[in-house]
Amino acid sequence: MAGIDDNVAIIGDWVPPNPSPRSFYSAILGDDISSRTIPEPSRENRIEGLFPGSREQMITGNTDKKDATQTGGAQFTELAPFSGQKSSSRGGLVERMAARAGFNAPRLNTESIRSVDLSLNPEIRSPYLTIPPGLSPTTLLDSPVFLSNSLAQPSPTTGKFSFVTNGNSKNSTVASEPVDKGKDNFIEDFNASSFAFKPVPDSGSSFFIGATSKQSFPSIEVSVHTENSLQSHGVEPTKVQSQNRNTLHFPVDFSRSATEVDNGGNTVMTEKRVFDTAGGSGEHSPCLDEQQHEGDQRAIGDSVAGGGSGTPSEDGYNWRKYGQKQVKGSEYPRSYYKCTHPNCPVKKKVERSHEGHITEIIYKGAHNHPKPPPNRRAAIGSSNPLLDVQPDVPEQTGLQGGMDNDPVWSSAQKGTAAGTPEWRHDNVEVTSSASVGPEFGNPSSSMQAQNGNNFESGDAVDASFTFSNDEDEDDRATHGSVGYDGEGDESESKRRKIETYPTDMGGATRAIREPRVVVQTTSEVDILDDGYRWRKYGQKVVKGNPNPRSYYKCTNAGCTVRKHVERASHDLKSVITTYEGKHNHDVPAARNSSHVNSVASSTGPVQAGTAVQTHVHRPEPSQIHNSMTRFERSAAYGSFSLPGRQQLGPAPSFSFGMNQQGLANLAMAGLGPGQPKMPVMPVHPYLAQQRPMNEMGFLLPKGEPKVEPMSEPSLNLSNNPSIYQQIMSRLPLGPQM
DNA sequence: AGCCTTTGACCAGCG
DNA sequence: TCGCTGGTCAAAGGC
Repeated sequence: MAGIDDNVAIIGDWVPPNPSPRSFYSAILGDDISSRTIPEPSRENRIEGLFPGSREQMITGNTDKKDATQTGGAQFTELAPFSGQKSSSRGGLVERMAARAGFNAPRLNTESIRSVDLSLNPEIRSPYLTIPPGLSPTTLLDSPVFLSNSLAQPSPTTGKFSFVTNGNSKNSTVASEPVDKGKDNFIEDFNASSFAFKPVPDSGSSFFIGATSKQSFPSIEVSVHTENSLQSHGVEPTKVQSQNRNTLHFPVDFSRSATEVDNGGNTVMTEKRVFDTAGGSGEHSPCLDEQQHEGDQRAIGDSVAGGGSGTPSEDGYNWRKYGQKQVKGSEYPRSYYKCTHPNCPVKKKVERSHEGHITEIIYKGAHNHPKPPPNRRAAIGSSNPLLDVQPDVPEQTGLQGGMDNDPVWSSAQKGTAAGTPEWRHDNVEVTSSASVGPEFGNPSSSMQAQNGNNFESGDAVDASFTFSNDEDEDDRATHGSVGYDGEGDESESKRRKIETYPTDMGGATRAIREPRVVVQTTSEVDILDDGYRWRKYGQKVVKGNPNPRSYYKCTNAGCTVRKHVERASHDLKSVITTYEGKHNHDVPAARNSSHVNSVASSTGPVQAGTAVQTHVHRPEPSQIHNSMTRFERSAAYGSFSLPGRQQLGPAPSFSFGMNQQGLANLAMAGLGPGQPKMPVMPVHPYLAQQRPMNEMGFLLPKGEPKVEPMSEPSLNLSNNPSIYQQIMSRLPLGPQM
């Protein structure tokens, strides 16, 4: 779930650092909002509106909310209690925000709100005003009317007019009256008028920020729909209840989000933002409409989904567009993005109108990494560090999901639709996706990872955050920062350091540097067909070599390995392949896997000495998986002959794997009796100081461990079941390379 | 040098 | 088997 901080960041580029409605809302929603763990109701509950309790409870809550609405005017004069819980420890976010931004964000009293909730349910200890990731009231308020420099239109958000109670609006609890005041007086106006949270009986988990204008300003009903289909993370239903009871309403329902967990427990988050410019009062002028249109673009495109026309990274992550399609039923083309983080399986689909307005964003998967530091990701344009926190929708799904998550967003869409009947309105739609993933129980892990201004420790820093497999040292380091309570810049700085070390760190830190192995072979075929699947992402002619260099990434979702291949300038038959990265997956099964080690796959790697196979370079994924991370790929596969390719001649017989499994296979399955050819045993780099191959060598980049294939006479590779132990016993401990 | 976007082609699932 | 569709790939070029 994205907090206010995130959303603040979104609009930071165009909002001056002076008191503004944004700050106002930040103050309103405060720390607690951003930090609250979103309860994880069952699917059923979600469908029922995310209220764990009975409908009666919901109704009751609504009634109370109505009461709150009636008295909301005074209640909103201070929100201190709302964020007081955090403030008590080390100062609330508001204070920090104020300190950083150089202004004091007004605080509003939400005590009444909480009181209401408490009265409803003693178990409720906080309002839990929850904002879905990627979409928060702040974001929602990031409409054109919030532009401090263009606050010409009277609106509840601009402060051009104050709020008045709108008793006619079912959802709206805030109305406005034409009091033309400057935005600086917005808070005053706001305080003077009634503004209260009000539940939306039929909105399920949605919460609204409502404000209804009785004048020309179009009714803006901001619906932040949080479809928290979270089921397995110990979320307290009461929190859900309280969360959803806190409803803000604004006259235009321009936001809605939903999250769905697919059958596999994965999360697909979708968020639809409906800019109901046609609804509400229906009195909006074209001018305003236009303004809002622009606002939509910013609020959604830039902030939530990061779907800027060119850079979908506004959500704090870096994305690579890998496709675009005109989808049937969609007016606009759909773009496909992948998170560029090496280990991150997250993808997103963005539908963007011809004008560049994002109409829909659907996230798939969960980021298994912290949000890249601001200096490494496309900035939104904000120079205010306070604003450099952005909604992070996918992270909501938690880090634990990691690569195991394989959400199917198609199901998500369906699920979302099912769970959020209102997720699509008849009105003009500007939708974006945001989601609350199954990991919502520990949202802090993601939020803190992404945000230095994060969410208090009370947000349940996910101490248990781990990866199922042994990640790279660097990953560990990076991930280690996930749970940190980004109290200060120091931590942020540390995190940035960690994340940038691969390029500029050396010395001791080199031990955790991504391994880089240069391989030269005279056979392009073999080196290219190393068993792994690669995606070419670029090609360049590098200086000193007229032959183009091709860049490849391992297509495995969790694989960090990249390589570039180029022909040696002096010998066109020689292909120099440079691998960079590590060991987190098996060699994928060959598409034409007739030669794949079926024996090993069926019997497992422990069939050492008994499994006889003739092709060992493509072990089945079912075999050892990510179990020996200390083994570098060079050690894992190093080189060995490929019997199936002997016809190519002895020289090129080579397969280069990225994990240790190759070693296991080589030793256990691939070299059984009957193996026609004695393979060259892959060796760990630190052992590789022996006989290089004749026509294939490992070129060692300067200062990097040399990796050379070798034939180890002392190792009986053919059928010694203990070969693995032999090798392992000779491997140095600790980080490799 | 590395990564990105663009865009047509390809692939798999489905009816 | 075919066509449709959504998703992905990958060459080429740009930043």
